[in-house]
Amino acid sequence: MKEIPTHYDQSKEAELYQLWESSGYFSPEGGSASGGNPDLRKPFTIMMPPPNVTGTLHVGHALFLTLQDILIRYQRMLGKKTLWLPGTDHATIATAAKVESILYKEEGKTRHDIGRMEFEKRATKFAQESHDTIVHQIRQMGASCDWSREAYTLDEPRSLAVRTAFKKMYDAGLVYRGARIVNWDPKLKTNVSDDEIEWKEEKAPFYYLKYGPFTIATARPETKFGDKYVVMHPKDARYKKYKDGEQFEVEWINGKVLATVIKDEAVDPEFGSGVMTITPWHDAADFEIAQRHKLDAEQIIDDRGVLLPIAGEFAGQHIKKARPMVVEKLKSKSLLEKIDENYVHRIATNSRGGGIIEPQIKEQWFIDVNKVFRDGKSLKQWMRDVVANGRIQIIPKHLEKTYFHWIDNLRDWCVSRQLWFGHQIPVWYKKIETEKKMGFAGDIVSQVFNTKTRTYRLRDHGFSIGDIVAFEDSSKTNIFGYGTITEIKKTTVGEIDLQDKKHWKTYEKLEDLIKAFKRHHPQKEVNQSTPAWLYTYKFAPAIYVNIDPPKEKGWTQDPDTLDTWFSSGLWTFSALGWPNQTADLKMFHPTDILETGYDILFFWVARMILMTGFLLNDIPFKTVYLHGLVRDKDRQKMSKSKGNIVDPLGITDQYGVDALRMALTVNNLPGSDLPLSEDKVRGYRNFANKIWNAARFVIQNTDGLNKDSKLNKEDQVILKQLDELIKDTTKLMDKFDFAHAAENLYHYFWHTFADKIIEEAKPKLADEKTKGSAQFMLKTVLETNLKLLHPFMPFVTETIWQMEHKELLMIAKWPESSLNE
RNA sequence: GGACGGUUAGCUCAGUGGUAGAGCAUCUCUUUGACGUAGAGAGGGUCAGUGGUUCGAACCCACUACCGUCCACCA
Repeated sequence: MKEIPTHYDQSKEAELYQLWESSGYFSPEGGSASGGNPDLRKPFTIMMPPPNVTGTLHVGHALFLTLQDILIRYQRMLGKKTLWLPGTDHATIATAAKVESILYKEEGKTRHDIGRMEFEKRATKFAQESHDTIVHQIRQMGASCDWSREAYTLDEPRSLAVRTAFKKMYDAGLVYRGARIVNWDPKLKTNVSDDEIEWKEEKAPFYYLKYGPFTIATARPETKFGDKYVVMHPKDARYKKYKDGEQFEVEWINGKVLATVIKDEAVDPEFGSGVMTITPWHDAADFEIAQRHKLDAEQIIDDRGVLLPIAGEFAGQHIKKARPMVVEKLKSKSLLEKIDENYVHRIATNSRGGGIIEPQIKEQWFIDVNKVFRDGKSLKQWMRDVVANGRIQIIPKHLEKTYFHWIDNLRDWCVSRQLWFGHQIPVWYKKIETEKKMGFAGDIVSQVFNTKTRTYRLRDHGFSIGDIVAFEDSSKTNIFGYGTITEIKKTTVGEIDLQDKKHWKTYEKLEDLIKAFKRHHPQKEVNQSTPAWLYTYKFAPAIYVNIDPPKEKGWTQDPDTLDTWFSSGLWTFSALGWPNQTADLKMFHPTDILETGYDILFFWVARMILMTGFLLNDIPFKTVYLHGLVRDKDRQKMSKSKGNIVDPLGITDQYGVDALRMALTVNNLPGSDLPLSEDKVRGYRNFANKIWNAARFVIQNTDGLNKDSKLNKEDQVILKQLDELIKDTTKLMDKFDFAHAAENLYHYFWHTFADKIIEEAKPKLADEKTKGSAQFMLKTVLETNLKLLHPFMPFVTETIWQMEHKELLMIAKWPESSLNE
């Protein structure tokens, strides 16, 4: 009889992983035990959602690793050419925030103190260390992914993909630069996208202020210095006598202000007094009103949250400090009517570890989601259609509605970030001259000299400031002039005065003018016969957008980096080598299933659909399986501050990886959160041990098994039931219903196989007449169960399998039911 | 304000028309050679409420209540 310990020893798991990995079967090229040419097998692909390189693995990672490993192991056993491609994400903002916080904690410095080069160096080092930890931990979870294809969203091939994608979108007019109001985080000094905002409720004093004849209310008096528009609803009867555009003077914080009445429907007559003043530079809603009525916008707060000179005596103060002082001043000027202390409002914070958002108007890069780019469709429509028409299936189905709702409210995606870690935007700027207009000889009408300036009066050909003009004064003295227009004064119709301050030069001879002109504009062809003075030139900012930097000197790259989701949006194909048309791309794209958390449906899933739609005219995946959040046993979200983080590796050290995997699988339905308790993990540790001991019994009692034994009726019935189990399990696996598949297997193994079949087999084994049949039956049920359980609990099943087999259970053929449908 | 979920045993949740289920927890018994990380057994639920459809409803429909999540420019 074989000596087998009475308890399953999980300390050998790392060794087993080694065995699997070195077998080569993690790669699609690895072949399969069921034989045949591996290249004829159908592919099955999953892209691992790349964990952020910001530290260590948490239980949420353990969850997706488990579910995806179940999927891939199942498909591998079916004989598919499986690829599970692992990787990590540089996570622009999260990593930058982390590195900055470490820098501040350890050295009291900000990134601006050490400079961009040094910061990038440190961030890269930090990312590398995190990567190493994470990759090690992914292995510990038993993930059977193909390490030979590992990718990183910031490595060279992915960087090429990002630059290529940007260039293609730019060329298609889908990427544009514009001044818009953005969510500015003064702490990290970057803007963040709408989706990265986390709203927090805050109780704050609500101030009712006198604004001329009106009362306005605000929670932010320190932003109100420049408010010169007073807005009310056009249908509000109370303010009927005030006309749109009407102006009057009001006494305000720092003296008199000329106020203008604006009527706009955005104002809610029910709220406060039904009148408000606006601060377009620092409030998204106000910005929109200002845009509608073409109003001025003035910056009040700088990038650090400090008040600008417009704040008068408060200039230079941080807004936080300034508020009480401003309130004091308002009070002393009797402009403060009352304070509501119970006002609750929501403030925007940067969910990526930043501070309170202070909106600012900034030049940023956007992706236009409404522009038609192909087949009469916009990105928005594409994103909607591929889900609506079923090309992409979302599990659970009800999240499709959430997806549609989000798409319908989607606005242009701001993709630039003012951070120093990530993909720098592949755009270069330079001021270059462009040929602009033609003028005519003999254009000078008159010249006026005085001690400081010299004014040439020319015929107006639509000059503008910055134009370069060369001309000849052909009147009598033959003066040749050349310079940049710095000021224009309209005079009589069709004539303008060009004032010469210091940039104008005059030459006595035409040759001298040409020489000077050539020196400054070597690329222009000018000679004696060229009427040089016929041309005017203008300096214009030039933009160069391409995959690689321009070859000539003098170009400066846009300092901004791209939103991290820009690069993760390319993941399904960038990780396969795009933009190169690789064999992998052909074979494995579109991928079969994307398994990820519902919390990044918008951030990531939608962006992948967008990017793949535009760049490949295809879908990134056929199915999206969305799991929920892992919560603690009291349904609380896990967070560091609450101290309720479950460390997956601590758990697995104690109970084994298989136990944790089962605890994360059973009772875990897509789209809903999963409470995880240690009790539950312990329960499945017990199950692992149950499997171990049932196997121990079978192995110890099937010595001398005769494979040709005839099965008696009773044992045939048992194998028929087993067939039923195979059929049900396979069906559930194909529906991605792992929770029920795992639960059924658990139930069958423990309460049918162990409790009944084994118990009833004991007397049969003792009787020589039934022994052969029972042995064969027991072995069959055990081995079938090991196979069925393997995707869920790979370690214990493989360990048992290895006691009697040379081949790996990992690539054993998935059992087939002989039952007819 | 809008959208989407949920409400079933003490806890976590399955269960889409035909006599209420699982795991954990609880209680009782069992030192039997696979396993005490076990075995045998038990208790426990007017399936949120109201009304409707149906021979029949946890399940379909309407409304109500409560809980949760996401989205939204209420100063």
